[in-house]
Amino acid sequence: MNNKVTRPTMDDVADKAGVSQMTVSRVMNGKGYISKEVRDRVKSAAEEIGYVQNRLARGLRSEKTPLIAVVLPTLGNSVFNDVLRGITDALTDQGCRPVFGVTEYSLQKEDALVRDLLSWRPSGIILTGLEHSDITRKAIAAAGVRVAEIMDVDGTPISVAVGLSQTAAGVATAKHMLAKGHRRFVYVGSHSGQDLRAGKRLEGFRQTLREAGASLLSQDISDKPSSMMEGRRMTSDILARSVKPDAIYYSNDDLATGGIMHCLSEGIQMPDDIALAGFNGLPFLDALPIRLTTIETPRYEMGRQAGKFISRPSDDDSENNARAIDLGFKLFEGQTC
Amino acid sequence: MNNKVTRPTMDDVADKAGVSQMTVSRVMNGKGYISKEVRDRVKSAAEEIGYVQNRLARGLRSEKTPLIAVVLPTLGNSVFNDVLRGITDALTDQGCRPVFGVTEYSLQKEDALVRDLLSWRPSGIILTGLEHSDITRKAIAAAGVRVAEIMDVDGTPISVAVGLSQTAAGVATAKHMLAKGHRRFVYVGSHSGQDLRAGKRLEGFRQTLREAGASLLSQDISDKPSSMMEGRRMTSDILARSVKPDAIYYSNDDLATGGIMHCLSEGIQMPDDIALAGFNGLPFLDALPIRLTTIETPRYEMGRQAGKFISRPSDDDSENNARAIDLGFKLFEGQTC
DNA sequence: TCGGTACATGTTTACGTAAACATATGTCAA
DNA sequence: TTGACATATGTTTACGTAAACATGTACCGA
Repeated sequence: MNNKVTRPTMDDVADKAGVSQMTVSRVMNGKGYISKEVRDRVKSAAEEIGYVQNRLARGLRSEKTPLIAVVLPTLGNSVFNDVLRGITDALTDQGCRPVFGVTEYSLQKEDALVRDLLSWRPSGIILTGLEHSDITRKAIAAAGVRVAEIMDVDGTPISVAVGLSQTAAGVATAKHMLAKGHRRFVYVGSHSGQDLRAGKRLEGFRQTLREAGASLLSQDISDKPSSMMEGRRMTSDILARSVKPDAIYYSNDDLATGGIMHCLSEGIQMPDDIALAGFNGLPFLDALPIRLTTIETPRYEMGRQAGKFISRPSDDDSENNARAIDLGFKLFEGQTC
Repeated sequence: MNNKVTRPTMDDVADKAGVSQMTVSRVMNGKGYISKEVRDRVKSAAEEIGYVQNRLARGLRSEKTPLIAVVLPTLGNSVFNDVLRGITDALTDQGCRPVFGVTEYSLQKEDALVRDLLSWRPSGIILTGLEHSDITRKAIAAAGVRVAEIMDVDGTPISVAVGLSQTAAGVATAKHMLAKGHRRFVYVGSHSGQDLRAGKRLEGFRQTLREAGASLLSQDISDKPSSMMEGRRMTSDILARSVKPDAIYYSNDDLATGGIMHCLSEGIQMPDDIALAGFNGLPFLDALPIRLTTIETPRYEMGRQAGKFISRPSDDDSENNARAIDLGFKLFEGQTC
């Protein structure tokens, strides 16, 4: 078995076409003047010997790659599937390719991941959230890459942030629940509270309760990833306590759906016995027997706009001033609150 | 604004540490002999000047990268979110990074995508399905990269396939529905029928109906991506026809859930008025008011095993013989059939 | 004492490409 | 007729790294 794979280079194509390597380069990249005759000859020579460009060499020489680094906290939530889809769609339009990694909501892992991704010399990087360590900030500054931050706008963007106000989402949820007459709340979260966006929502939520004189009985935060099962289990625990809330605020729809499942199976009435609210507005909520009150977020659009910004042609620096693009959210009033 | 970003190289680190560039390379890669004293000096020098390796140069020189190309048909279905998560988890363990692209179920786009991904000189490539054009096959063979194919095992793998028998899944669904007494079927698909795995399920399904003398009244295939909304709309159309089926086989759970929604809202009894079956066994089905009969697939595990195979150490060629790993599936009998 | 070997570091070179610069020829306005 | 400029191609070089080869010291057994 022949193990050494020698792939054809521009030199091979050049030999075949009877031109110089540089001419092949020009044909491949459509740069500079090339006669039609030579162009055709080179192209068919390349085709014939199965030439595939070497992006490593290209990137090294030109000090430029069509790569965009993408840092996501997890793939375990369809939220980031939508975001990644938006990013991918936008990048594809610009001929860029995403290279991604997940941090599992750890700022420390983010440091290592960012450094690793930057070693590919991407032309841009998309980060999740606005909170990053100094290490990450310095590494990005030193790399001189474009930056976009997604999901959140509460804070100071490095360059451009595309997201929504997580705090405002928490406030809006609290106001809605308070308006419905609920006074005794429990918060349910996951990921050991490492999800900083969820933390901001909780903060806005708490602040609003405090101002209204309502009480947050407890904050139940699982050390597991969020899932319907976990939400169901936690809800069951909470409702088994002697001191019961009249409303539960979940950090996302998966957990909240678990809550709905528990209530349905136990014959607990929503919102009379217990009110529930989630966050995200995932499509599958449409199919549940009872509509969850939640916050609809522009997940795909956040990804798409961040991808569009980060991969725009390099001469277009019309928008390089730091700023936040707030895509907003919409409170959906369901039947659970 | 200083636009030229000159990033430190191994030479810079070498100068700072008073050693040669090659010594820096040895320290960074932990190869060869290095005294503890020099190692520490180099590491702190690198730290101090913020050195980040250049993987383009490294890959070019060593003719080897830790990249794995991943070709998926879409990100618009949470199925591939699970698959990608499995792949990512496995690759992360091996220090590899996925570079992915989507084909939108087009073999032609696959050709272009594979060529583009191969230009990054990945050490392996994960493809979806077993059907590929000769162009793609040749390109992969010429590149000499490892290959894994996922989702399907009905056919001849290039090297290793990790999946399930799509045909058998179609057969199993048909048998179950026939056993429940249904005789007049309609099939509902999406993506203009470009999803070849869905096509194989349909083929197994059809064949089984034929053998049983049952009839497939029609195959309704949307030209849109699959979604609950589309499934609902199509179901509504089908049930408005004069010739009605007594059972509908959907190409996936999203479409089937749309069917459930339509029936629930119209007061159509499942499975008495109409029986429904889906495919995938997505988690949100657990929360629906009526349990969908479907096929549970090992999505994460397919990704993980393919990732594990493709990124295993290069000297481990213990399993380089072409073969298929059938992870199987499980028919879940819900309340819709 | 000699030679082999583990240890430790340096020098030269090549990976495949594109930027920078060089060299023509042809065309067209002054 | 000149020279400015568009067109068309070639030559040299550098991008940052690691493989290959070279050099030198220390130690250990024969």
